[in-house]
Amino acid sequence: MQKELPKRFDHKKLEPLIYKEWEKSGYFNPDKLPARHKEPFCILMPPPNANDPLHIGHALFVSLEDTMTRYARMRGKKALWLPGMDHAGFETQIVYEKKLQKQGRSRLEMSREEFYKEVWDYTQKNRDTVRNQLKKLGSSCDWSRETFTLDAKIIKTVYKTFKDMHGAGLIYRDERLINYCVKHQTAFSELEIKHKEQDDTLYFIKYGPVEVATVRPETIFGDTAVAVNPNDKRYKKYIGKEIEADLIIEKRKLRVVADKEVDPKFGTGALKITPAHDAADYEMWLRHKKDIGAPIQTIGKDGRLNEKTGKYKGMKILEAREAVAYDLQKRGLLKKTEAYKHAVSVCYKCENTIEPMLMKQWFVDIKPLTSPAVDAVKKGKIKIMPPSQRKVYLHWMLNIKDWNISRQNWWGIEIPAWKCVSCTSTNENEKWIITDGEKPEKCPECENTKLERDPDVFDTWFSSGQWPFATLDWPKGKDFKTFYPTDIMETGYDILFFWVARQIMLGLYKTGKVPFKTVYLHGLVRDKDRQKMSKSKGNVIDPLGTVEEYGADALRMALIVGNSIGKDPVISEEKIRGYRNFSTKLWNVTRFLLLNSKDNKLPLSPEYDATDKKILAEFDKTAKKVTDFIEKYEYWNAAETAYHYAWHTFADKVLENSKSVITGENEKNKITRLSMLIHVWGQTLKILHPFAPFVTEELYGHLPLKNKKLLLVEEWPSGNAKKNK
RNA sequence: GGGCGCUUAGCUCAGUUGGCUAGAGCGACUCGUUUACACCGAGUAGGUCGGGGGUUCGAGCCCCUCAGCGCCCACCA
Repeated sequence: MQKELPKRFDHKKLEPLIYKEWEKSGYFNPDKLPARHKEPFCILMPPPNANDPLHIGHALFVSLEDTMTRYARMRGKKALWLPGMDHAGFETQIVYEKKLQKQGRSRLEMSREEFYKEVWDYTQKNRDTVRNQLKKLGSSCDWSRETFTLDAKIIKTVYKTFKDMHGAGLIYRDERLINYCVKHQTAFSELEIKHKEQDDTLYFIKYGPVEVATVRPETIFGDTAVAVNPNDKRYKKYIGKEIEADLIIEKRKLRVVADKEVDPKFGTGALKITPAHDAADYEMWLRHKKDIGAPIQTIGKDGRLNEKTGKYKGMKILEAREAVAYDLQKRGLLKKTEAYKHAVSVCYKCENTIEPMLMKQWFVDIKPLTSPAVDAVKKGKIKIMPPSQRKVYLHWMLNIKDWNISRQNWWGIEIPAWKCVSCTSTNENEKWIITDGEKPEKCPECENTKLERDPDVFDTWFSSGQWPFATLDWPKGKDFKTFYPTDIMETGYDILFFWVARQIMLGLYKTGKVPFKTVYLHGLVRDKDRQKMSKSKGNVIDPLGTVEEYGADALRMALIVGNSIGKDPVISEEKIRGYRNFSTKLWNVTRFLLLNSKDNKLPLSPEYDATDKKILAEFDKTAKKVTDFIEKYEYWNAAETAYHYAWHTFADKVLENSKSVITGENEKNKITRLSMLIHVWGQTLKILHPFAPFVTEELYGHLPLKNKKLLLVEEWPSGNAKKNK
């Protein structure tokens, strides 16, 4: 006997109960699914950072990935959506240092161990929060497999990869000019720097017999040469000769070299070379190494001028710039200045100017990894969606640079490399011992036991790049054999290079197989005025607050419908409210059917008439359409089609037109029609379930149907749709 | 400087190999308290598909060109 439904879906009360029921069923775990679920299907959740609650972007990936997973599960797949959380190395360190600062504390007053312990506890607390939030959004992921990026098995895999790649010559240590943020005091890869237009001053300085132009007069103490264009008549006579320049603190002899990269039309056409503090100059130095002096480092990691700068020692960069310019002018060396607008590299996090710094770091020799990664995409082993991003990926791969994986942070996976103090006599002949993570007892060559661990940690993306095979227990785990390669990598296009590309390269390198077959890249969530959401603009939509007010289904529908791939999704409260109304509609349709069927014996063996058959056929057509859209990854169209059918076809037309039959005198017709309607409605709830799981599950539970299961594992009404390929 | 993309109703967007009287949601307007639902129903208005040119029997969809917008990449001091 069905109880009469209230007028509305009480999402606050019911959603948690429904989620509990799903969890109790065990079906989130592919190993516990009924026997019909055979063919494996797997999505790895992009692990949210365990340093902050979820934001709307997370809700977007949950909506998409949960939809994908639920569809696959209903379709009879052995579906695994593996959840994870990210320690998020550098990001978390910044977050936690800010917290410390608010408490009047600082990392620098703590030992590395104390700091690590505190951040560990902090991330574990956040993991609980994030896990609960993911549940509130309806995530049907297998919690028994939840993985943290610092779990022992992940670290073990990362160490092994590092050691193997080092052994294969794919990882090397070298001193190079790297991107260094003076504020965060760490190196970055190319991807963590941005370019920003900036207004600067171009200083024209008398430089012995010539004149040079620079925006950074404070670096003159590190000058080792002058470069001119080989075809520049003005300077031809100096090429190969030495000139003497007044560098304030000393007079220095500098070789003039010819390099075609020098633009004779820019500035004076003569360029001072400061290889230790300018990327272009460094490249120039590499080309003329044998002719010109070695780089002279004159700025320290603290962003202040060092002992090689005489009286300027201790000054900050900008301070020194003014002081040097002033002194140059006093000596009559500053000829003129010009306003100059150009792009400078800045830290992606704090937007401070990146200071190029000569440092020894671990690098991945990336080129050998790119050709398999390019082939996999070109040959269709990996399909990247939208197609425009495929082009971006291929283009990036062509212009890729060696990857600096060393970071001067405390929070992260420590690099398993030890330096033998006795074998290492100079900066040039460092002797490193790489292990699986354990500290080596002694140096294998000199047997000395005095070993120093590299204090650096890995770039977080080096470890997350190994996520697919690490989480699935490569090489021998059961999950690896069952679920690798995974089916879909669903994530934001903003981490195409950071994460997706690296997963492809490292996955192919380690396992010989692609880590996933399809890449689905969603956009950045915008507000209704197409603005990026940010706390300072005050236009953020808090996903959990929205779930409280309108229900998870409403939020999920709003994030999926109308948001085609390749465009930044737009969401607004009005839109969410609209889909909350949709939940109510579904609720009331069910209510109406139940009110009318409570005194009738249902279902009957159906003898459908022409009208019934037409209704059934129309549903089949809809189900087929929805299925085809999903198979083409067009979730926005699939959801809209199902939505439109439920509301504007089934409720507005089918149900309205059936009222006369239902209230009519003919008992048999009445019962036939009702059982048909209830059947079709049950099917409708099925095609809506991946998008709006909670309300559909609840309502399905109330329908008087035979052999019902949880909607979660009901069979997808495929219509005549094409089978997934 | 290089690359990618966008421009369709007031707003946000669909429109996949060229064949439609160009659609949806929200918004606007007009009616409407009928055995579910006002978080509702019935209906109406609203578009020279950014401009120009071309291919074609036929173009929102293909080609050329112009304009505007956005994103990514990038060592010219």
